[in-house]
Amino acid sequence: MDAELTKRQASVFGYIRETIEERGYGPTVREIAEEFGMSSPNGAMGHIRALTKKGFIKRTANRSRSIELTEMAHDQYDGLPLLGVVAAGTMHEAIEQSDRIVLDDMFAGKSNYVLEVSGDSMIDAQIADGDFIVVQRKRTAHKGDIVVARTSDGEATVKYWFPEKNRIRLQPANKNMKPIYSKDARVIGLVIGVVRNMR
Amino acid sequence: MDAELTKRQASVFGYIRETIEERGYGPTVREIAEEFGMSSPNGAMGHIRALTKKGFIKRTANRSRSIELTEMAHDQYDGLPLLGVVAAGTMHEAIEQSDRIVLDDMFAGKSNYVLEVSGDSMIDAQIADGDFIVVQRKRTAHKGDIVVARTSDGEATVKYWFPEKNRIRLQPANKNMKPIYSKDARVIGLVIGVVRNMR
DNA sequence: ATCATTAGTGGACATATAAACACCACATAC
DNA sequence: GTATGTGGTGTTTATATGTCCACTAATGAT
Repeated sequence: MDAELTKRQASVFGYIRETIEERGYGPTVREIAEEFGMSSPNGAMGHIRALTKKGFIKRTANRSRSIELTEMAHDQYDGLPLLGVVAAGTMHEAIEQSDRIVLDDMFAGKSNYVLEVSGDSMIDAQIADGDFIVVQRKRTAHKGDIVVARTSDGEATVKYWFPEKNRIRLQPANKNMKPIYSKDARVIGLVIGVVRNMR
Repeated sequence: MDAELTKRQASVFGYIRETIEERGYGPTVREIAEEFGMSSPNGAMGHIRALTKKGFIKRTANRSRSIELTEMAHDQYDGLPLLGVVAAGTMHEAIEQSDRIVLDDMFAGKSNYVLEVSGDSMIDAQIADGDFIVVQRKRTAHKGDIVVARTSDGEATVKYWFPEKNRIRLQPANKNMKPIYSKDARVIGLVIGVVRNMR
């Protein structure tokens, strides 16, 4: 399956990949042939067969532009390379070329959404002003979860969720701030991720 | 441009979008017609013309399966919805349906990569153990940048970058830790993002 | 020496697919 | 009531596209 590609096959695969990415739909057999200066579509067909056999592309017979990249092929080119763990050992031993991270997949979820954080109330939980939090819609939470909650006055806020006897304690992660106590605070969602753009 | 779609047109557009996403390549005019029980391809053609005129899709004449989603259409469906700013005002006034965030685009860059952080040395910069940092390859940095650096002994680490007279000070963001001084520390890359998965 | 693999040319053929034209029913605006 | 747009049917034509056959050539392995 995981056979290596020849140089020529790798170029053809690259062209297919780029075409799909840049144009939104893949090439025809003839387009591939033309791109590589072949005078017959059968030249390209050979490569298509090889790439299919080696598991890089999938295809439906007799159907135009039906080339798809397989998951295996996708995994090798999508997202950002995960090179290793830092601050514990040398980079050299940490480097593993194989793994890749697709951030959008990481937080995939049909009804998830993103909020921009304003203020420093969760700074000790490593959530800073300007950070984006990924929220999963949910109406319940466990003690100690970081949630987006709405208090009685309609305010929405990010805090630790601590139910107490007759009230809810919304605990900031900031020594200089005091908890908010509320009788009818409600969970809007659970914070499942944090993203910070420092550029 | 931004004309509203009729219900019928919206379903057709949805079918086109799903087909491209799930199958990797788009439908033909006939496939659209068949999907909606039309007995003639021209029924679908009408919708294709309408969607094109309204700016939802692009297409190349005489070319099979050449439907692409326009950027406008993409923006409406890609990524996670950015619902607003939290902890400053009510959610209600903050909600803006329009914006969307595509995390992978946020850190797009040909040679960027990701490292997993081990340890708490940057905790006061809101970078925690287990976080992923997005790194941009770079051999220089400004004073105070957060960088991935390699010291003389080959160790790679994340720290603040402070060049001094005859040495480099690699400053942790942790009161309990002392800076590392090194004469030949080198910048490997600049930290341009942080991602935390709390699931 | 011979065989398998890779990488083609050249041509023929079938069919998948788009496009054009004519025409209809039914809304809604004005 | 007359235009305008939606949402179709049905048919025809042209071409874009996939597939297959026969044959050539170079390369490396057995």
